[in-house]
Amino acid sequence: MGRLPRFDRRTVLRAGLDLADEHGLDAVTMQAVAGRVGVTPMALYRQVASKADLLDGLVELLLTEVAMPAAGLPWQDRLGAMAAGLRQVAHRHPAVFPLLLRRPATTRESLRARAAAYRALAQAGVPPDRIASVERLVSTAILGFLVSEAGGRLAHHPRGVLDEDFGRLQDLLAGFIASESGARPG
Amino acid sequence: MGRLPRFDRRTVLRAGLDLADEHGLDAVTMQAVAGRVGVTPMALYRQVASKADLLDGLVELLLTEVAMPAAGLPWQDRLGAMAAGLRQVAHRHPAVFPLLLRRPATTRESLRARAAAYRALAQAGVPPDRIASVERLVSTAILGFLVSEAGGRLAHHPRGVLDEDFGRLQDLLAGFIASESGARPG
DNA sequence: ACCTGAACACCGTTCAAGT
DNA sequence: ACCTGAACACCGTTCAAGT
Repeated sequence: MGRLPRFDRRTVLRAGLDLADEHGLDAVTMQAVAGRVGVTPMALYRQVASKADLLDGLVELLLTEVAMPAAGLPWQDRLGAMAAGLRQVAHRHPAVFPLLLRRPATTRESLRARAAAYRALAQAGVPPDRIASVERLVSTAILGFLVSEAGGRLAHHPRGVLDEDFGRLQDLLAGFIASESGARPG
Repeated sequence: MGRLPRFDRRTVLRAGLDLADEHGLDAVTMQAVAGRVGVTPMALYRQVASKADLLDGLVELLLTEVAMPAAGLPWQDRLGAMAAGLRQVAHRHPAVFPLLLRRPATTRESLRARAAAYRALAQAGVPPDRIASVERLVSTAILGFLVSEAGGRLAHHPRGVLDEDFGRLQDLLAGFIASESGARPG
């Protein structure tokens, strides 16, 4: 007869994310995650296909935490809110955040975030055939900064300096988006 | 009596880099590196303090490969050459390149590259008290793009698309540097 | 001084067995 | 159907021993 499972995939991912937050990515082992869940390591394989699948799941979990901006706001505020939300997630989960750069941006949650960015860029007046390129450049620059900050490359700088840097980066990108909007050569 | 060592740190790092290039970062194990060098794993510990030290050494090795631009060139060409050189290294060593974002930019080779960027920015007319901030923003955006490209987030796009994106990013950053040069508010 | 052999405490993953 | 126990082939690292 079928028994009810005692835990689901979400429970496994939450346990892994908690471990990463508290003790770093190296602490996310199948044995340690299983210990948190309260089962043997082998039981995890019913919920995750492999360790790599578990790590992919952590990235998805991070993306679900990025707050989506209210639909009625002007596009500047929407993009600003997404950037701020992404930065909060980076600060909350610095060990896992760098993995965002290592996975193709084609997962469910990636697509959701990207679709929201596309809508904001369209509203900003970026021509349809330029939206994808502009989004790649903007998201790449933002992620590059946040991963540098979370991953340690900029960790020796005081917080105020990083706040100001991030503000300047956002200003630069806002100017770029404006320059891609409206009339263009050709 | 003292014997002559049969291999040095550089030999260990080269073996590790070759393994990473051919089979990915996960293939860089102490046993595999030792196998390439032709010794037992334990012999490596005379040249590297730990596995983490070995990985740090790989990052340093990558940075030594970045071609330094000729000193006489205009600043635009110098920064362009550094960006192109960095991208070539990223293409040659995609498995190791993402580690660049995870180490504080304070190692010997990091400082050498940064000093060259500082000189170019000074020549561009960026005020001394703005040079460090401008360099952080520019290097962060470039590294973010290159790690995305090397690490797989953008790997599903054709090469031509990525070439064009990279060109646009460079143009944007050149404009940013120009805007930070010469007269500024205050 | 330099390298090895044996060993330790892990790690991800499999498979057959239990309920 | 779901979980466990035992096992396998690894992994980084130590320590004492060999030359």
